[in-house]
Amino acid sequence: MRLAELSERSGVSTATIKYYLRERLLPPGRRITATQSEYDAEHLRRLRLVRALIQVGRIPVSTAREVLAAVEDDARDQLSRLGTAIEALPHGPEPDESDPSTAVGRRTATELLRMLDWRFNLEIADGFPAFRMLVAAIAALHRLGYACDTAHLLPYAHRAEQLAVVDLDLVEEFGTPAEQVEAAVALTVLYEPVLLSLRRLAEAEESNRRFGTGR
Amino acid sequence: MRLAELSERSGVSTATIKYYLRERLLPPGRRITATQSEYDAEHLRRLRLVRALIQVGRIPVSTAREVLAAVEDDARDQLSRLGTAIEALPHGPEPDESDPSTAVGRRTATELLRMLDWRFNLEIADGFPAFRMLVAAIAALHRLGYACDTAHLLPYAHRAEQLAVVDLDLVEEFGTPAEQVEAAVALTVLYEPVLLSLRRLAEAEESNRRFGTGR
DNA sequence: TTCCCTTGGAGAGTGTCACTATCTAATCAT
DNA sequence: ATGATTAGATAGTGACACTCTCCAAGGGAA
Repeated sequence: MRLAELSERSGVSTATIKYYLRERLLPPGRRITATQSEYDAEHLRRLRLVRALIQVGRIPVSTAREVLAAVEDDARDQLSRLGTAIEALPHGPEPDESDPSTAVGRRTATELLRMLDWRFNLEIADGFPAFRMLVAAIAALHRLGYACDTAHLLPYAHRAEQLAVVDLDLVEEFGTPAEQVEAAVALTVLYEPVLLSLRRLAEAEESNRRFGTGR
Repeated sequence: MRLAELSERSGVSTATIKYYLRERLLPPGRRITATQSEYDAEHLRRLRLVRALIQVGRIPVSTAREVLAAVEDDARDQLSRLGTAIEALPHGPEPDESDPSTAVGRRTATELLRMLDWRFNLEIADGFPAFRMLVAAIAALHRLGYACDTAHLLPYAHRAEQLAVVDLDLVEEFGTPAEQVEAAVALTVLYEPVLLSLRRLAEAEESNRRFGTGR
């Protein structure tokens, strides 16, 4: 399959495919002549993954490159590759350390992890982008005067725990470690919009139940 | 309080505050003279809300304006204002109707809503941005070959339902309808990063439990 | 009163991002 | 032979969220 067909089958313009090749989101095709390359089903698959991560998962191009590089880093084990890939995911602005609310956020987040009995080394939890994202979000809520302590967070954390079990069960259905790592990344990223949209729909439903006029 | 103090207390540069004033994210101050205005605690509060929505909630400036306008539209009732505000939230790319996976996504999403017995008029569910976001996400998973049917989605939907109950309980603690609407929007947006970060941390924890080497 | 600082307001400029367009020379399909 | 296609490189585009510069008017201290 050549460029035009890859474009045809993926629904991505040739200009964009060339851009992804330049950005090393797609490996180059197999060179046939000085001016043509052959692409295979694996390229098509990869292209669809890249598109899904960027368009549905809203991951920046440069981040997608890092994530995919981590997934394919054969020099490391499954857990390390997955960890690096997830840590490369976007996680919003860093907490503003000059703001006292950030200290509150960090204290609350740390306390939450302790209550959940998660194994993170609490001294190095700050090394996890997802942890800093949590700290920044709690800090923002605190700054606005919305109570956001462990009592409010625990229901969220418990649901997150349950979903993680479901997700990992799904991942384990894949045969090879390579497939498992890719599936874990894809499912982590692509279920995020699923989760957010379901929460918004559920809130609409629940609002309607409580405040609606029956229609 | 004048511009410099508002900037000082919020940690937002005067240039950016002026930009928000131009973009009507902040109401103008009370005019003192031809060249000076007075800002009050309500401006500070609003500025912090705007910052949180934009920086933590990752909402575009133009969207934040729409959301806040809807929240403050006194001509309409609570449910309608909240609905309009939530519908204005960013929801990713529209589903690609030329792709057969989108039809699968729409069918799956519709079936899911039916199973959950949510009250959405199924003919007009497509009018909800959150529904189209769900359709696009399921379609992307389907295109990549990841099974994503109602059996996989139900655990997510049930957790979303439970979280919506928690969220609405929190909202109902606020006294006035105006406060309730603002709280509902703020909590909807600002708990999204909380939920996503907790899910990623829970996945890291669960991965470590299953695949970790003990450390 | 003089001098400098701040302000509101408006417009232009900046840096990032994800493409998108243009161009060239080589090569392929007919 | 000739028109289309390709790899590769460079430049351009439009959206976005600021950020800078300028101006005239006003205020505060010496």
